[in-house]
Amino acid sequence: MKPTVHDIAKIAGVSLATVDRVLNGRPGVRSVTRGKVEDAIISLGYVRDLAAANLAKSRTYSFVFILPANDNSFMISLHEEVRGAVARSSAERTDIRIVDVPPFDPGALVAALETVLAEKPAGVAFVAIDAPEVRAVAERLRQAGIPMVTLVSDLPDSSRDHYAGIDNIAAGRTAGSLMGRFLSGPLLGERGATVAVLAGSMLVRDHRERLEGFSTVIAQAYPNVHILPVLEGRDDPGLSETMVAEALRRTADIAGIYSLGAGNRGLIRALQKAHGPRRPLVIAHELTASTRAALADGVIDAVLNQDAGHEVRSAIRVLKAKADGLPVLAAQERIRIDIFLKDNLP
Amino acid sequence: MKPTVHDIAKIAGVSLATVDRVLNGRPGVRSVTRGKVEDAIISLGYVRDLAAANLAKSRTYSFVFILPANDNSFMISLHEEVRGAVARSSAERTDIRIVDVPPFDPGALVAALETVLAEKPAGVAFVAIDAPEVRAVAERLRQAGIPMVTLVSDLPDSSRDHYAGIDNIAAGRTAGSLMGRFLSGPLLGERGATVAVLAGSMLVRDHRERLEGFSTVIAQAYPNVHILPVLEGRDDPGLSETMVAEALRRTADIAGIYSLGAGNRGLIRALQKAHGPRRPLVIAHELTASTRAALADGVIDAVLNQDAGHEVRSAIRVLKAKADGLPVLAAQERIRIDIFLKDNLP
DNA sequence: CAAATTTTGATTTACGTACCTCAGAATTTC
DNA sequence: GAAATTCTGAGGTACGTAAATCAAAATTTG
Repeated sequence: MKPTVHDIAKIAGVSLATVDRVLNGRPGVRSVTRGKVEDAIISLGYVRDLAAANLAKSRTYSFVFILPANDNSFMISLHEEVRGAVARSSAERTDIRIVDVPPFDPGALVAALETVLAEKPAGVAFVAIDAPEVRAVAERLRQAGIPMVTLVSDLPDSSRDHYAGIDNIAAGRTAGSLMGRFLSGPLLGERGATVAVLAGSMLVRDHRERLEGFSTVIAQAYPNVHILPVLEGRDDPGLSETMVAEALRRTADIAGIYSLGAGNRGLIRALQKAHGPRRPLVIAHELTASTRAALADGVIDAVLNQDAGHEVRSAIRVLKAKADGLPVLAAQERIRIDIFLKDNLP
Repeated sequence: MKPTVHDIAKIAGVSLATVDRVLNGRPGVRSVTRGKVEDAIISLGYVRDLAAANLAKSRTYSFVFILPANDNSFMISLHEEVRGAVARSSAERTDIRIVDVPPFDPGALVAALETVLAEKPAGVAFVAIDAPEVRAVAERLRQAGIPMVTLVSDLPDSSRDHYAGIDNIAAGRTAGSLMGRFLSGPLLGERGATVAVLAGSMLVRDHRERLEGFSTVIAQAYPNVHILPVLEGRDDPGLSETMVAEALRRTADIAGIYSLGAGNRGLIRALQKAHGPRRPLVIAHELTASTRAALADGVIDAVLNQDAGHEVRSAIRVLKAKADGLPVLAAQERIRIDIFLKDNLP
C-alpha cells in the first residue's frame, strides 16, 4: 500500500494538520516538529497523490498558447493540434487558451506576453521571435514564476524552461548530408554541381540556423557542390514560385534545391512547370498535403519534418510538470527531425 | 463548471443512487428512468471524472509485459524502458510486471500468456511470435476481455487491440531507397553493384518483412543492384562477424551492406578489420552504443531506428485507454521509422 | 386485493488530499 | 509569574465518484 498523509502523521507522532502544514509549506511549525515529519516522509517514501490533490483543490491548469497567425500549412497544422488539445482539455484538467498574434512582429508578441503576465496562468507556450524585448518580457515572466515553453522557434540563453522544437542546425546538416550523398554520382561530376536554397526570411532564426547547418556540411564534406545566393520567398507561395522559376531559368544546371522554409506550394508549382534537361534533386521541410503529394510523385526527393502534434503535446506535458515541480522525461520530450522518403510516408 | 453526477440527478429528477446505477450499468433501473438519466447525461454533456473515479475505486491498472530474454542491445534497452516505466508506475496508478520468456520460443510465450490469462490483469503487452498457437491464446485473452498490445513484433490479423511497433516493410523499403540513392554514382557504375544483406533469422517476421521491402524497392527502382543471398547471423555478434568477414573475402566488390537485424557489433568488427579497395556503404537497424559510434566514425552510413521508449510508453497509454474504453490518439501512437545520419544523432 | 417482487430514494462511507476553524498546549516575552 | 505569542491537535468540509445499506414506493404476480 502506498503511504498516505495519515501514515506520516502516525509515524511522526503528530496530527494530520501538522503534516499538512509541512507538506504545503504553511507556517506555524517548530523546526523540531518539521524535522520529525520530514523524516517520516522520507522513511516512508511518501509521494503525494497528485490526482487526489488536484481533486481536492479542484484545480485546472490554465495554459496560454501564443501562436503567429501565419497562413502556411505548418502553422495551420500547429493551430489545429492546439485546438485538438483544447478539445481534449477538460479530461486532462487543462484549460488552454489560444492567442493569435501577427507573424514576424516582436512588438505584438511582447504585448501578448504582457497580457499573459497579468493573467498569471499556470504556464505559457509561444513561438519565439529572437529579439531583445522578447527576452526581456520572458525574464519578467520567469520572475513571476510562470512556466514558459518555446514552441517551434526557440529563444536560446533565455529564461524559458524548455524548448519544444527541433535542432535546426542539425536539420540543416542532415539536409546537407542527404543532398551531398544523393547528388554524388550522376549529377555531381568532376566539375561539381550547383545547388539553390529557398528560404522564408533570413531574419528568422530557424531559417538562419538551417542554412548554417546546410552550408557547413556542404563546405566540409562536399566541396565541389556550389551553393547559389539564398532566395528569400517570405514563405509566400506566389513569390516563391517566381523566384524559383527565375533561378531555374537563369542557372540552367541547378542540380539540387533545398527548401528550408514554408511556402513549398510555390516551389512545387515552379518545378512542375519547369522542363530542364534534368529534374533537380529537391529536399524540403515540413510534411504537408502538398509536400506529401510531391514526394509521392517524385517531384520532391526527401522531406524533413517536425511533428506539430508531438510538439504541442510535449509542450503541455512539460508545462504541467513544471507547474507541479516535477521532472520531465527528456527522451520523451525530444522532438525528432523526421526524414521522409516516399517509402516511409505515414 | 463541469457537470457532475449531482447535476444529472437534479436534471433527471432522480436520486444519486439511480444515476450511479445507470452510469455503471448496475441492475435495478426501469428503462423509462434509465432513459431520463441518459437524456440528462447527454443534455449536460457529462463526462465522468476519471481521476475522481479511480480515486474512489482506489484503482491501479495492473499490466503485464512479456519480453524475450534476448541479449542484444535493442531488447536490453526495451527492458530498461519497461523498468523505467515500472519506476514511475506508482505516480501513474499503474502496476507493471515484467515476465521474461526465452526468445524465439512460441511454446514459452503461450505458457506465459496462459498464466496471464489466469491472473486477469488490466492489460498485456508482448513481443509477438507469429505462430498459430500464439494466435489461439490471443483469441482466448480477447474473449476474457483483457486488452492486448503487441510490442515491436506484431501478430497481424489477430485479436490484439493495437500494435506498438514500426511498419517493417516500410522500413525495408526505406533502407532500399537509401541504399539505391547512396550507391548511385561512384559505386554503381554502368556495370551495377553488389549488396549483401545480414539478418538474424528468416523465421522472424520483422526480418522477413524488412527484407521483403528492401528487395522490392531494389528490384523496382535500382535494377542494376544485385542482392547476394541473405546471411543469417542469428543476431549473434560472433557468428555475424564471421559471416560478414567471409562474405567480404569471397565477394571482393561488395558495394553495400544492409543489416536488418540485431548483432551489429559483429558486423562492425568485421568492417573495421576488413580493408578492401573501398569501404562498403552500410545501413543498419537500431541505434545502440555500437551503431552510434560506428555512425559517428563513418563505418555505418545510416541507421534506421525504432524508439523503444516511445514504444513502451505508447503501449502503456493504449492499454490504459482500452481498459477505460477510451479512444486512442492514432497520431500519438504511430511509431516512427527514425532515420539517423551522423548529422542528426540525438 | 394481498403478497411478492422490482425499482427507487435517502443516506452513508470511502478514496487521498487541501484547507479551514478553534481550542488547548507549549513556549517566549515582559 | 502573568501575559502574549507561537505551536499543535482535533475535527470538520470539500473535491467527484463508487459502492453499499435499508427503507419506501411502485409494479407485477397469484
